[in-house]
Amino acid sequence: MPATKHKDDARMNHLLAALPADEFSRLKPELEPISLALGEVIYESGEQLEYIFFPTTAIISLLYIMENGSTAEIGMAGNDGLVGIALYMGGSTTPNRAVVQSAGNAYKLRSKALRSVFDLSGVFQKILLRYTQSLMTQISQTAVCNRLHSVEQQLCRWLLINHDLLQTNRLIMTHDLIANMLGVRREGVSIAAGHLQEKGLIKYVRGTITMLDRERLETAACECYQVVKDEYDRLLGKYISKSH
Amino acid sequence: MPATKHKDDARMNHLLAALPADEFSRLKPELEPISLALGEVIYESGEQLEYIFFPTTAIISLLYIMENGSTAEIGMAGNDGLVGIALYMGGSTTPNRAVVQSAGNAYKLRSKALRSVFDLSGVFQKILLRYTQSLMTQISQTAVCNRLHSVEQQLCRWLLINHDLLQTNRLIMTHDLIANMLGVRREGVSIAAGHLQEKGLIKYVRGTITMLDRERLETAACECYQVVKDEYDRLLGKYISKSH
DNA sequence: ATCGGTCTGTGCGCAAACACACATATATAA
DNA sequence: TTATATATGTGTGTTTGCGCACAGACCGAT
Repeated sequence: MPATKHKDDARMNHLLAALPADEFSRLKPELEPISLALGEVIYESGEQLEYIFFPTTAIISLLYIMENGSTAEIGMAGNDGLVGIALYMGGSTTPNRAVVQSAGNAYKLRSKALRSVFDLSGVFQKILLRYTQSLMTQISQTAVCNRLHSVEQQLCRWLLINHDLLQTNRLIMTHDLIANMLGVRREGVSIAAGHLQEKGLIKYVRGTITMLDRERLETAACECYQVVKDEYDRLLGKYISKSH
Repeated sequence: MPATKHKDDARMNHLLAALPADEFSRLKPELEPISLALGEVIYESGEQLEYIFFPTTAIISLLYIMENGSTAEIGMAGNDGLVGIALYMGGSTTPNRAVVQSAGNAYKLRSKALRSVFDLSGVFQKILLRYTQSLMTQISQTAVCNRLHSVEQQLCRWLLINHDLLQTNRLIMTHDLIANMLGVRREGVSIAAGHLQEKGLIKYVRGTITMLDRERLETAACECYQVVKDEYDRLLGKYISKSH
């Protein structure tokens, strides 16, 4: 995995090219050229980032890796973008792996250099950005979940999220509405809900669902639920009272 | 659709509760209580946002609506979060609908009040945030696409994205690697790729794929490709040279 | 009490994608 | 050149989810 230098123009990256001359010239001495080999891991899930990357010719893939090893791409960045959002959003890491999908070049910028530019004055801004990052995790996990998990698992996850947001076990919601949320057929929800009811995890009648056994709902759900929840706590836990 | 007032404590929203007393008291006079009815549309896809919402008891669902009318949820926000990220990320809108999934209360904050707090000094920060929003669209669309579209459609989309990022028609990539990206089986990719080759859209041999007919690839892809591309242009086009 | 609308259960056939198995073809290195 | 690893083609059987159709159950309004 050679990480050699190169001589691309940093302005081959569209985002860097968009900077006014003065901002770019301030940044330029901090930009280090780097060559990226196919398959090289830019960062690992949960790993502290040291650099943000601006590809010039390389393409980098953002992947989620399931506990069982299967993978799914949630995003891709080339010279149209950058890799390492977590550095300025405040989270420092994400639960994803970034891997070089097409060998090529990039420029990297040390986090310290970035933070001096991205100096947020108030707690409010910090929280907004951290929440945004946590929402990105939620969306990413929805993407992965849609690809790899059954309707029943997704229904469990969806019920758990609702249980977290509502104070009550009782949820006013028809199968049909849930189907619209999950992007599946109403019948599919009815069947999955029927299973969960048989097993005693929930019960429901005509537009009302009652969660009976939260613990077993969690085991019946896929890992996605917990990933999102943990990431929310990691990003915002220090700001939010311990109570939750 | 009544939008009446209420008397919830704004601090029932965890993000508002996280603010230090001085920041919160500055914000407080700007926070307007509002009651949200089930099914109420907070904002429509592409609609300019006027307010950011902090739910206290309501739950709001972020949906993508396909051209054919089918829907899929990409995220959910309750008292753990907020709705209207695009306002401070710089995009003003998103290609999603936000709809009340569980009736309840929220506080809304006018965009003007928010912008005065979220004052970014340089172009660099603006671009970083706008890019982040465009990446969110990409991830969202991946979620939707995973739910609703065939492997073949997704393969087309994936090839088109690569074609945009690479300068060339020639892509060094095995079916197996693509399968890992799309989160499907290798055989599934082989079959889809076989179809596209039969139709003359691509051709491939052992680790190299050549795109032959970009136009027809676009029609064979789902709408997701274009949605993401348009949103990128909308968010960053004004910064990036017209050339692309 | 009755009617009409809504919600849920169920059955059927079908298509997409899966898992597994194995054949064939092609590049790379010994 | 040959051996080996890798890439792709193909077959079988299974599962999941879809589309459609309709039945029964329940609710609210007249």
